[in-house]
Amino acid sequence: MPNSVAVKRAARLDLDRFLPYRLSVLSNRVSGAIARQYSDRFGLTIPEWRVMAVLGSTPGLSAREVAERTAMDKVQVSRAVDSLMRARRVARLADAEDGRILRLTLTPKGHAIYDAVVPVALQLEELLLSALAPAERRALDGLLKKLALQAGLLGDRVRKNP
Amino acid sequence: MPNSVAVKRAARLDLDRFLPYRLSVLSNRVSGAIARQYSDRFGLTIPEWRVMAVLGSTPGLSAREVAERTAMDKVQVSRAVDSLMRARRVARLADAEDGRILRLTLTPKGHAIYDAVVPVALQLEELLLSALAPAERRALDGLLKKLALQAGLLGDRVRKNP
DNA sequence: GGCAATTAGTTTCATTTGAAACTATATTCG
DNA sequence: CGAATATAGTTTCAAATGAAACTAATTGCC
Repeated sequence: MPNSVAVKRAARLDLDRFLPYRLSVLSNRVSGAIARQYSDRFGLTIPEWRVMAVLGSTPGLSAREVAERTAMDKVQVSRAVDSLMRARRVARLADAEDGRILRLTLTPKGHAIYDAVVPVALQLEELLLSALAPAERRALDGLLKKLALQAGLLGDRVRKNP
Repeated sequence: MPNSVAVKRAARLDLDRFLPYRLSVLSNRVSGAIARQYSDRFGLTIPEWRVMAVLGSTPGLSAREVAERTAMDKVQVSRAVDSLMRARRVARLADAEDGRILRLTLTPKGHAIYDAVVPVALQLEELLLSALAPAERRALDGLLKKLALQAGLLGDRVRKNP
């Protein structure tokens, strides 16, 4: 093979088949549709709703714990809590043991909203999932679990190789 | 049933099992890891990369067509093109037939970057997919197709019921 | 031809976002 | 004890974002 500096054509990249891109478009579409519902019907942003959602099932979390469970950052949580408190949907109380910690709960008003939003959320999810048969739903669940786990590693890997 | 105003407890909502939420967290993690790579290694933002990605496989698109294919909005495309042009990675030329349209292409410099980024992108995707067996990958592909389709309807449905 | 309505793309402006700095409390360790 | 360090949460400031207004060219229609 004389004079061979092989021309390395990049492997073809088709955005429509590129998993990160597909996930992003799908997630944005779904979140967009949901955000519109929450905003139109309940005056809630997605971060606000996420905070309410975790407090609904686990009252008494601190802001940091909320951030942990929702994969939001602490600034986002702080701001969401701020606006929820101004709307009297969330209340907080200093922790008895650690003065830095503020424990968050839904107020009765917040709980009423929570109880109204949950069915809407579940209905939207069901509308999305209605495209899948039960076996497919189970398969999706398993696949997403594996991908979420792997994505965690991926994040670490990237963070550790600067 | 005397005095019965049934207390309707909302169906329980567990964020960790709520599909829209899972998609959002997964997509954000993946996009975050990728964005870091693109930014660190090539000085590209995700919108910039998306524009380059479609132009790499389909040169001569207009900004509107790029927006269509990437699910970005036209403002985002306009800004990404602007910065790519300032970096001499993308060039544009007025369409001969329609004076409003500017046809976009990668410059040689842009193409060189494209050829360097593609393997990195594919490698990241492969790292993510390495958690799945071939049959699982095919299953995922089919499930995402159905969900993407359904999410489209969902968006429409929501838009049409104000 | 020429005026109204569309379409491509950019700019403006107000809002959202995130990184880093900051405040206040808690813990560690010499 | 008390200085150094760590953690919870807030504030600040600069950059990213998106809706709406805007410019410029085109098409439809009388």
